[in-house]
Amino acid sequence: MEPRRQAENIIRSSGHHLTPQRLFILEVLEASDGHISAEEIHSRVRPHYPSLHISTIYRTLEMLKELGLATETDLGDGKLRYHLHEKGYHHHLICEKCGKVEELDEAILAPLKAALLRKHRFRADMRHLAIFGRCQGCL
Amino acid sequence: MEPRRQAENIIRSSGHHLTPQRLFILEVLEASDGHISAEEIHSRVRPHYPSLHISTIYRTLEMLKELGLATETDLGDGKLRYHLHEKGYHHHLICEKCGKVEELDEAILAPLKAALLRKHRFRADMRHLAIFGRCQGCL
DNA sequence: GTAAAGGTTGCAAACAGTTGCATCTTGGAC
DNA sequence: GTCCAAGATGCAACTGTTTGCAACCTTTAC
Repeated sequence: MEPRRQAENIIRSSGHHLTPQRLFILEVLEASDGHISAEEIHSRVRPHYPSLHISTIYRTLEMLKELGLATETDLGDGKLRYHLHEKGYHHHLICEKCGKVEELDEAILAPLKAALLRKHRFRADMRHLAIFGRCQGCL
Repeated sequence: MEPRRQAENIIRSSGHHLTPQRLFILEVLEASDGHISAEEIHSRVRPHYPSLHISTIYRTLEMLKELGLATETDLGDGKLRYHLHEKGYHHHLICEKCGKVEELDEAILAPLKAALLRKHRFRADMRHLAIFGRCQGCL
């Protein structure tokens, strides 16, 4: 089933309003393949909805984060990126030298999550982890 | 030996100038016990050096990061914190609900670092890791 | 349908942090 | 000590993001 429909239900049933602005933002998020910034969302929505303010986008993204529908990632270039995570979580390895971004499967973090829970009784919510360092070519 | 002296030598020998501004900033960083924001550094330096501009503080912190002398941490409250890390690295567990910050020893990350190097040939530089989630009381 | 309650929007202003640039300072060579 | 090149500073302008607030819209109850 369409993930946007799912998202709409979750927004409604959590007591939030389903506004046209939010529908446009969800549409852009769903249509975008990768990670998209607030400003990119804005420029894609503007043709269809010129008065939609960038602060509404930030507030919608904040709400989607809180509902567990979207993930925020800091790729280290000064702006945050967002994506709906219908397709499961993943993480990023970012090379501090050449800027290359590699995707990282969630599984590799499982032992760390388990250790944090066992030793610190802390349930880590690692949906947006960015790990900086040096890639193979820049070691 | 005093860590500030060490830092001064590293700054000099890396081709950077040792300016009074930088000495004041180092002094504040050394005197501060925990994690301090750029604005806090500014207000502590201002009495002694009113013209020292906040952008100089940001640029000094950037240099200290690059030289491996200071660490930047995002504790999730909208401003970045800094500390000299003469005392070894450590990380943070931050509760998304109550905001509690717990320190985390570096050792717990060793298996993850090893796995990243082995499977991705990526040398992770995890000096500033903040892990968000729920603490024991807020599970 | 209408009304009320509460959530949401657009706007402007604020905030943390960064950047371009002219001026000044530091460290090194002499 | 003087001179010079490279680096650093202060300032103002800018970027990305957040926030306070009045006006507005969505939802639920009737």
